[in-house]
Amino acid sequence: MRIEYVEAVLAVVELVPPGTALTYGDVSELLGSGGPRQVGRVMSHCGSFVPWWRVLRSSGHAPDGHEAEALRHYLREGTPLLGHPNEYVRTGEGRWRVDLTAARWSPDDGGHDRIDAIAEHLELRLHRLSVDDDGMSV
DNA sequence: ATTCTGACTTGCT
DNA sequence: AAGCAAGCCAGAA
Repeated sequence: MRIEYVEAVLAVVELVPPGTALTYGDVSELLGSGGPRQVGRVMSHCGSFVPWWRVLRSSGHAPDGHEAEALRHYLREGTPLLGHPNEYVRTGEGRWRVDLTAARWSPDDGGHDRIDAIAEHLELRLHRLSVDDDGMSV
């Protein structure tokens, strides 16, 4: 994963407000580059530097192995949840997920501008590199 | 070049 | 809700 891509993903995730969330696929679409798996890869390696719990699977489930920690954040931030988070907290057995129809972040004008800037910057940097590489495939 | 892998997604059972 | 198959994009070996 190019460092340019990592920085762009992290920059977008930092914009996601408390109590809201995006899917991996959302992030890749906002960036206009890569795909959900690429975003997931970035988060698995560098997610600890940003509010990683605000990036979810399309199902609304938190990333495997991080459910408990993510749930603490959701309860504190008032993120809309579905299922039985309370039971999960008490017994560790209840099934739950983030209510994406309610929690999904839609960028306001300001956020849109910043995201556009990030996406554009990323595109420029990636394009410059690809040009350097072109024609030299030995 | 080929194959395997993965904090993914969608569609179908 | 859960499991599976395919499609997907890149990095690693």
